[in-house]
Amino acid sequence: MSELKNTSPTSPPAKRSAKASRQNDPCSVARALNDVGDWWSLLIVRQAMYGTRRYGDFQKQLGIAKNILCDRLTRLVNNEVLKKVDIGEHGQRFEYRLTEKGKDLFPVLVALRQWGDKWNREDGDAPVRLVDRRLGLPVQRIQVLDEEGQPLTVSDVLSFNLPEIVAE
Amino acid sequence: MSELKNTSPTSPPAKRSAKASRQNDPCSVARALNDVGDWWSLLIVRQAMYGTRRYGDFQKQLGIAKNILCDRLTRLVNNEVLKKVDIGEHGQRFEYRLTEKGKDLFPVLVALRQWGDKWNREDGDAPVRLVDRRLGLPVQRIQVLDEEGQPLTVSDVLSFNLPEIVAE
DNA sequence: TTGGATTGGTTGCTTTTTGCAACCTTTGTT
DNA sequence: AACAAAGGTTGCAAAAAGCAACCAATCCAA
Repeated sequence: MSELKNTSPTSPPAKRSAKASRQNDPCSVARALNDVGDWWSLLIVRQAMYGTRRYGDFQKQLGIAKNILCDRLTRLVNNEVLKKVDIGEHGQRFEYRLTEKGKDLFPVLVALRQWGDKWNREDGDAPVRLVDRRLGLPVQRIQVLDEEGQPLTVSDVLSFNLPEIVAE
Repeated sequence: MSELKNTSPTSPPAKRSAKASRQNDPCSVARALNDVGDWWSLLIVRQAMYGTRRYGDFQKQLGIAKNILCDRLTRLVNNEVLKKVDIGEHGQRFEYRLTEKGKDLFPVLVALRQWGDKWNREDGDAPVRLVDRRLGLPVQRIQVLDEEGQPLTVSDVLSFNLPEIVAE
């Protein structure tokens, strides 16, 4: 009953933009960016991880234009990062919740956050410490690990200085 | 997440471009996205990790417009993700190389790649397997770990369904 | 050493995407 | 019933992206 009735007819002329054209990019990084590769989408996901669920709250907390928010929420729902749930008592009133796919972006957000904390720290700012509930201790630094659990750098895995060994 | 409160209008009555106005965002995710939060920037970094260094190669491999490439490379250099090195013999001829800061985006790219592989796999496609050189074995799935090494989900750390319990 | 191809851009112009404000319809409240 | 709030939509102006043409320096081959 609470259908997304307005998706087709009312959405803008539905262009084939660069974003659409990457839909089938063979590289999964490109396909991931197709889902969440713009500024607002990832911030919306971040906000959803903080507990925000309502349109109006996203709008106020992010300071995003309403039409852009609409567009991004719809896109995130279409990409199954969020689901739109009708929580109305006698009609419709919506919530946008993270799906499993959306929750699974957690390591991406943590990696980005840690990178920002390390390289773009504002002078006075202490980095926000993510603390897990069970132990009450900060989470570990996120890393790429080999089979034996040793941390790996890009040079250990990719050919960033050996152009002839290209992974793709 | 202490910035829950002050993420109210993240953009004040924006006079400058959105990007400039996020420079001093208190959230490190936003600041990270300010450096690499657009489509092309992250793909350029990905390509650099594969070994690409030259303007023309980026252009051909990514199919990006030349003026946009110019702009992004300059921005990445300004943000110290890449460095521009003159490798000319009798004049100038440039290479764009990852800085330490740029190489340190490796976990972000791996997290994105694994997410894309898990959730957006094209039917026939096997995911690209990142293999470390030393062991010749695939890297582990990237995860957020607690102090004891146990994997954590977003619900273990953030308050995505308990808005009142906001992590400090 | 000359002439053509390559590299690394810049310039103008057109198309898309954003941001902003105003407006509109459906709920929820009193 | 009257009014406020939620959740959008619409129209318009400004910014960013894409595209093609052009350009100056450098390298390469004869």
